[in-house]
Formats: sequence, structure tokens, C-alpha cells
Amino acid sequence: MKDQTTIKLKEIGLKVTPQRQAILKLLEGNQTHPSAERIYSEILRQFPGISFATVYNTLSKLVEAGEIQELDIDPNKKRFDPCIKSHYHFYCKVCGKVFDIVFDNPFPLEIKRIDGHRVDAIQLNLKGVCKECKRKR
Amino acid sequence: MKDQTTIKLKEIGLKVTPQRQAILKLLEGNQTHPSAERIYSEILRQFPGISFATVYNTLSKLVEAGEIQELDIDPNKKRFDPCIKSHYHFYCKVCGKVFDIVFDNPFPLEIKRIDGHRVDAIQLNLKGVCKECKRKR
DNA sequence: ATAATTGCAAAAGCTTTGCACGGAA
DNA sequence: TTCCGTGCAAAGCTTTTGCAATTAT
Repeated sequence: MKDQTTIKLKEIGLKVTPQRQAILKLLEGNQTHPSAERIYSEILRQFPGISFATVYNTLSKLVEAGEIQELDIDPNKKRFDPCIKSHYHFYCKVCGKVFDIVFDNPFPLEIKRIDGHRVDAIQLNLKGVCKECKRKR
Repeated sequence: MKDQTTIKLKEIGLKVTPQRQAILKLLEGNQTHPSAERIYSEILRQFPGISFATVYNTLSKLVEAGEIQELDIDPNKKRFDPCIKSHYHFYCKVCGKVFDIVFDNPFPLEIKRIDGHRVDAIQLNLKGVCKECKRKR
């Protein structure tokens, strides 16, 4: 009777609550790179009464556990990505959407050391105007 | 009688004020990647009475003019870099310092288009624990 | 003269925290 | 039972804005 969310939460060592399951389900396979606020308002529809603090706390724990990744690409707010595999992002200054980007000759994102510093994560961020927004002008 | 800051400001089309000159001088060759708050408090020492809004406004104009660059690497605040040439950054999660990084095989930061999107800027951000902070543990 | 800039203060956003109650283990 | 998690509300920070007085051109 254990679904994927239950398994994941137990693996991480978190208590299994309906709120957390809803958050995990929303994020699973989600490629919109939602902000905390966005996640909150989406969850709210199917889960009236959930508080922002719960969403915030859960996201923090998931990031800490390495289950999801926090992106610093949107100048205005933090964005979250359930995909922790190496890939790049494009941020549209006009609409604020974040797109996944794949290069033919990928930059190596597995660097572990540089100049004596310990590298834990690498983010390659492209910024500009997306296809859609370009068209509308 | 025209110094470098005067020339730069006129080039950009901004009025030349002592406040702006002080900000430009502080940034010139500055490799600490300061935040707006940091710039404000540094300027304050040599320029009592300057307001944060002035610093903020000037930084905005300089970014808009392409004279300096805004970095989205510090999760907590915006950082500014007077060097607009292609280079990478390392952010230390412990002390918050931002270091310039140079690779042997640099990733091309001159891409202008990808997936139909127009690319205006690329930032390659590395995060982890810096040499110094590693040593202290 | 006139249009831009400054300083002050307040507002706006997003993020984070404290705490009492309730629920998972 | 014992802690952890939730919800509510407030606090904290950084960023942004409005406006009257001042200054550069």
C-alpha cells in the first residue's frame, strides 16, 4: 500500500504526512521550475488549509536531502527543480519562465574541486528572451 | 580635468554627480562582488549622507547600460561585478564570498541563440565550500 | 529653465521564524 | 508518549517606489 511518495519520505527520514505527499506529487516530473509561492498556490487548490510555512519547510528539507534542487536563476525568487540530474536552464526576462536546456557538447557539471575550493553544485544559467516572447513583439 | 568616472557617466548618458563617481570608483577593479547593501555602507564611510536609494538607482542604471553585471549566485541577495568580460564564479555557502574562476577549457559564453530563444547573458555558477572555510573545520 | 537626481521614508516581495496545537511513529 | 509537523501570524531582509527638495546641464 506504499506509494512512491511514502517510500521517498521514509528514505529521507521524514514523517509521512498528506501535505508532504501532495508536494512531492506536484513536483514529480514537473518541468515548470515553480517558485515556493507557486507550489503553495497549486497545492492549495487540492489541499485547502495548507499553510505556506509547511510548503516552505518541506521544500527546505527536500533540498537539504538532495531530493530536489534550488535554482538561483530568477532574480526575483527561488525556483525549484525536482530533476537533480545535470542540465542547464534558460530564464526568460519577459515572461519569467524557466526552460531546461540541453547542449550537444555539454559542459562538465561533475567538477569536484577548483582552485582548492570544494564544489558541491554547478548551475549554468542562460538569460534572455524566449521564443514565445520574441514572437509577440 | 575629466577623470575616468566623468567620462564613463557621460558615455552612458547619465548626469555626473559626486555620488555616482564614488560608486564607480568603488566598483572599479573591485573583485569582491559586493551586494547593494555592501556598496552602500562602503560609500557611506567616505560620503556620509548618501542614501541607499541613490546607490540602488545608480546600480540599476549601470546594469542597464551594461557597465556592470548583476550576479544571481548568492541565494540571499544580488551581487554586482564591474567586470563584464566572460568569466565564471564560485560562491561559498559558508562565508558567502564570491570568487572569480578561470577554466583551462572555457565554456563558450558567447552563445546568442539556443532552442529558438535569444540569449543575452550566461552565468556559470559553482557553489560549495571555499578553500579557507574548508581549512577552518 | 528644465529635467534628472538625491534623500527620506514607506511599501512591497519573498523568505524565515516562534509557538501552540495536532498528528505520526 | 514523544517528537515532529502543521497552521497562523509576525518578523526579517532585500528590493523597489513616491515625492519634495536639490542639483547638473
